[in-house]
Amino acid sequence: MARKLLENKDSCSMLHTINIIGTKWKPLILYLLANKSVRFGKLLFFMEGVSRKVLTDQLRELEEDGFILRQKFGEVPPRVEYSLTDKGKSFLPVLKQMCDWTIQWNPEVSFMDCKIVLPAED
Amino acid sequence: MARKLLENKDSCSMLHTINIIGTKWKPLILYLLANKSVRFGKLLFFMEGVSRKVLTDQLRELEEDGFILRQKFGEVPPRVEYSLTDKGKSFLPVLKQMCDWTIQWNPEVSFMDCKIVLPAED
DNA sequence: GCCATAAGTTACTTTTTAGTTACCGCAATT
DNA sequence: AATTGCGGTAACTAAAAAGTAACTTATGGC
Repeated sequence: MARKLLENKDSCSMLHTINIIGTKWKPLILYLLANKSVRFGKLLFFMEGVSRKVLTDQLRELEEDGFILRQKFGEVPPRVEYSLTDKGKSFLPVLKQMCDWTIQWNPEVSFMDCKIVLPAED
Repeated sequence: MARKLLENKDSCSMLHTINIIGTKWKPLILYLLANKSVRFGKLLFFMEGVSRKVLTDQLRELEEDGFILRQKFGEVPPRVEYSLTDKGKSFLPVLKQMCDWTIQWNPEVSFMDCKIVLPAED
């Protein structure tokens, strides 16, 4: 349950970033939530290969770190929707740049556009 | 030895990025190589907590993926220097943006500047 | 002849991460 | 009255990642 993080006594920004987002599933979760809120079951469906336990754990940590919002509706059967907070949204340009970079360097993924559409600035 | 990657039959750019760079140590290695070539022993020293075995594995994979160059000098005792390829260098702006984001959102790391200095464009 | 040195490799053990199965709550449907 | 659906949780097991300790290689210095 307790996360094991890299030592970071000098508060290195790179290490901090890795500790907070550098996992297998977290970037993908933020990516899937980029444009809309999504239900738990949908995330489970989209993220082929993840177990509900691991998904739950990752969502809890993202919530704890202020990236996502968990909204529970008082219905039966239960409905829970996850969405990005402002902090979560502010991370999207980073993910976008990562995807852009990947498309540039990997012809085999170039046909697929990055799903992240950044909201227009004002 | 064989890496275990996420399924990605639709060639999703996000998944691809995670598969190629989304690990504990790889971003940090690229970060440490940002401005100069570095010897194996130095990397081991800088990366507190990593074992030589894991460092070797990560370096091999980064080399395999074209991010870094391994230069072996014919000396005894041996000297091996690692440096970024063009592909590796092209990933630096992504890491830079990650660090910038982290500094923005985490006051406790704000005093420390990101070590990555991007080469001037022409 | 023996030791030190740098960058590994190998075989083995430990730790960490992830998956599995069973179960819960509760209203609506059958 | 039993069943379905969703979003979990708990206890347990399996798999993956990482750590450890010993060994290697070849030369120069003592």
